[in-house]
Amino acid sequence: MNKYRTHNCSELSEKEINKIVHLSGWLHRKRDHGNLLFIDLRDHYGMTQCVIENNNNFFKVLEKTKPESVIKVTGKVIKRSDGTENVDLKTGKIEVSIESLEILSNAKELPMPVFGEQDYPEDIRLKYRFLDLRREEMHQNIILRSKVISFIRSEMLKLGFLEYQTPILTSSSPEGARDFLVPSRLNPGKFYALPQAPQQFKQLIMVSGFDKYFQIAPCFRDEDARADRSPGEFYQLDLEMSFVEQEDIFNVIEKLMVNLFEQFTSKKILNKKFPRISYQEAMKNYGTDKPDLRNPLIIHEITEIFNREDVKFHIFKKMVKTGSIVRALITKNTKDRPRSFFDNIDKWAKEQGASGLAYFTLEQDTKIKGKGPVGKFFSEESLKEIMKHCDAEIGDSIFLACGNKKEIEKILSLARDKIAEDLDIINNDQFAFCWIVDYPMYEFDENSKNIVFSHNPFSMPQGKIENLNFDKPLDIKAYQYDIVCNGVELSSGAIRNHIPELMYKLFSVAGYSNKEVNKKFSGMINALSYGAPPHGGIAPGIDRIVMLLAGKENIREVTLFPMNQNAQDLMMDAPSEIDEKQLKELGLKKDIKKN
RNA sequence: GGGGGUGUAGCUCAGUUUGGUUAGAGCGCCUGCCUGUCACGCAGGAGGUCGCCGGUUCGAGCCCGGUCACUCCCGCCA
Repeated sequence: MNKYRTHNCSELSEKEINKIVHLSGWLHRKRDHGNLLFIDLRDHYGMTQCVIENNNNFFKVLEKTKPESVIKVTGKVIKRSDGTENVDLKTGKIEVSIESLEILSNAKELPMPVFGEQDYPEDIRLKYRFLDLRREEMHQNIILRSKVISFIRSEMLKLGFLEYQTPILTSSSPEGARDFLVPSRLNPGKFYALPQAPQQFKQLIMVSGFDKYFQIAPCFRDEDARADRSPGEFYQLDLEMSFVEQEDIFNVIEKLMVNLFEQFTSKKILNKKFPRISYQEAMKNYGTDKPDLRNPLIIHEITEIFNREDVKFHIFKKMVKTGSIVRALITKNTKDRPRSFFDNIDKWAKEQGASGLAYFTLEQDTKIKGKGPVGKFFSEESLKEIMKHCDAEIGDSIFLACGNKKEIEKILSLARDKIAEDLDIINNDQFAFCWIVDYPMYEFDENSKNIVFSHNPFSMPQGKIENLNFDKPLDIKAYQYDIVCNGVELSSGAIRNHIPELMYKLFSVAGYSNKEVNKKFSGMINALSYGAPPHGGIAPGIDRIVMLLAGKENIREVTLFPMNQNAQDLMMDAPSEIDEKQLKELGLKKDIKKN
């Protein structure tokens, strides 16, 4: 028999009454009546109430034992008398009458309590992560994560995929995020990079003839954190398939996501066949390529209105004349909202760095008019035109933004979220998935004034190769797609370019010579030159999926040991200094700028 | 790199608007009482460089300047 326990802390029931049992666990809570002491003993599985009276020699010991100490209890299972059962507890019909106990590990006074549901500062939670993880909610989040990963593995195997592992120490790639670098001792002055994703490797697996690959893959990117983005490392369900078209990937992912979300939540999946929205359409209607489709608000283009003689809104008219555009958001039936509702949104917009949001409400007495600060600038005819164009009715309000396309998209996409939140019109019991498709192959980079790859340089451009117009590279679309759920970008994927000549051509548009391509992507180019299957894939972010399933807004809530926003592990004290000897071995010298 | 928010007891927070005696509450901790609690109860107690540095002032938790930490966002994230 195991020396620590005969049962775990959630197993005992009326079946075991009168049995002598051993339980081990954490002292969750004490209720000391002076001559009678109740404790809740907790382990991974649950909680059991144990009771001890003052005639027992161990009474004084237990009274002195601090919460979160680990103890072993030996005693008899007894039925709780009528009226003293706890229906909220699985083991609430019984309790263990303590006969003896052993302190297995004493706890000091706690920096943060495990008991209760209070919020604690993140730095304390991270430093004492082992305490934080004992708390019910965090514990359940991590269990959920584990189950999700197991489920994904088994579903992928069922779908005919095999899991392959790829190197962690690899080479730095010029495109994409900043790399984490690892110095090579045997090759002084040279560095490995941790993979930002196993992108090239998974393609090489296809070229090696394995057909369907997946991996729960760690990815490393040295970029700044966000609530939904850990600094440093995260996990992707990385997958790749040979002899496929875009729709084949979509079918696999839709099946997987629907099964997964149905398995782990009771919330409704809005469309089991995920809507396909082109990048262009998404930017026009939502101002972003990761729209939250639970949000009914749509952005409308109304620049033309400001060329009318009977519109006197001179600030906007002037801007429109010099090339600015005007787009609008309509909120349904908001005429009775207080002035503060509108002013708050305008104020909020200014805080976001916009010049604010002009607004008015459509009203009608003898004729249609605009009510609100800028309403008077619009004639009845122009208002009718706006209503027709934006699908607006009397009682609706209109928020207007004017500026260049990029600014407008940004502020209205944020405003869309903000206004919907204020109006409380987002249904939190839904998951709204969609595909964003037809991404442009290239974009114009304002900083460098160059044409750069907008997503993945290995993507296959759309259309027949001989028809591609490389003189207008910004018009070339790629078989490149994102999957978005509730406004969270879950992943990007693409059908890959498996034709070396085309790849040289595409890279040359982005300013890479053939020589450079050969040097920087030698593995890939070489592999594609010896018979490569058409292939494609995608890589949904595991952390974000679990975050959605757990209903959390922060990725650290579903990660065992995350780093803080400064990419520090407060528990392990990483990153840390290393000694001179290690530096010397690697041929490195520190040259840190003093603050 | 930039912007916002926060920082007061071990923890959660009030006090800052309008500067003024010894900075409060709840939880936790310590002591005592308590045999049916499950957020046990009751009584008492300890615990504070008000993030840090500087300034204004007769006087600063409160006002000003700087700085640090955490966090959210922008940039960045093919």
